[in-house]
Amino acid sequence: MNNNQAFIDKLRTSGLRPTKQRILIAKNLFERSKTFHFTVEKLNKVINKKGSAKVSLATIYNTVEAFTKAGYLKEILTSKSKSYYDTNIKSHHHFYDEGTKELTDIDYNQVKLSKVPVPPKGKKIKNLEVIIRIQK
Amino acid sequence: MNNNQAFIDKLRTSGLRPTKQRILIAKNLFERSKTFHFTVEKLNKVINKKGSAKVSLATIYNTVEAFTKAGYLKEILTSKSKSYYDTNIKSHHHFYDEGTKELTDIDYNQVKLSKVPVPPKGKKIKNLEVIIRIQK
DNA sequence: ATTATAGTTTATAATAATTCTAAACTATAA
DNA sequence: TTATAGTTTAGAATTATTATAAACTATAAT
Ligand SMILES: [Mn+2]
Ligand SMILES: [Mn+2]
Ligand SMILES: [Zn+2]
Ligand SMILES: [Zn+2]
Repeated sequence: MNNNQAFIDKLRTSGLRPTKQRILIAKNLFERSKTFHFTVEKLNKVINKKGSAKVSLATIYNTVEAFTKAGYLKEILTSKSKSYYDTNIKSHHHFYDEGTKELTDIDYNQVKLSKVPVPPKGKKIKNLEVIIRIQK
Repeated sequence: MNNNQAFIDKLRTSGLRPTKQRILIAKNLFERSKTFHFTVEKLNKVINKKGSAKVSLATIYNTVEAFTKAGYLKEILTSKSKSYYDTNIKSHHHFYDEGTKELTDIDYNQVKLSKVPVPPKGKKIKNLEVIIRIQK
């Protein structure tokens, strides 16, 4: 039952030693069948639920940040007050539901940009992902 | 030199009485030749600079919020830590420079979306504006 | 014009997400 | 096995924003 090597590898390549806490965080993030869109608050609740091992909020923040820097998570800027993260690191778009505050993936080729402006001189496009705000 | 009626009207239709402080805020926002992209911190600096009349930060926050609700300002979600606002209330797109943290307008017809996904059942698209992140 | 009242301004406190700190612990290399 | 560099954690600090409440003011009624 110790199939943690993938998580350990992600931690190592993120510059982190594989500790019990970090492996648990990695499991909660990456051992999923579907994309996980989350805030740190939500991840903290998932990890520190009833009876489970406890991981401090500081460690969750630090590990999420390291995974983001290493490219294993993507940050989605959606909300004024909270950071959202995404386990889907491919370039893709999102619906953001203003009512439920939930993100949903839109496949990259579901959006076609037939005209894109040229960036100002000396600047390069780093990222072009569309967030479509929806509501009832 | 008292051509403040436009500001007074904006305040009134935002549900605010035209006070000295609010008129000064409105002047700083709307008496401009070009679009103004700003954070509350920046607006506060502009208004409360050397020797000028003082307006409290709370009043600036409240007035910006009222103008936003009334549709005279638009909020741009760009940054994790600070809210950005825009005096250009037409539907349009932006470059966001990750280095300087400045927004630049992109005219609406400089971006062509030839394919847009259908929103989930029961949901409507509220907004589709593109933010293109740029850097050196 | 005077006054009563509802609305406003302001300093300051509270809140909430995030980051920092430093002491107790632990993975790992020697 | 041990030394050391790295880690975890509770709690403190930070920072943008929002709330509070007392002193002020625009406005409508007299
Ligand atoms: Mn905030
Ligand atoms: Mn923050
Ligand atoms: Zn996604
Ligand atoms: Zn703009």
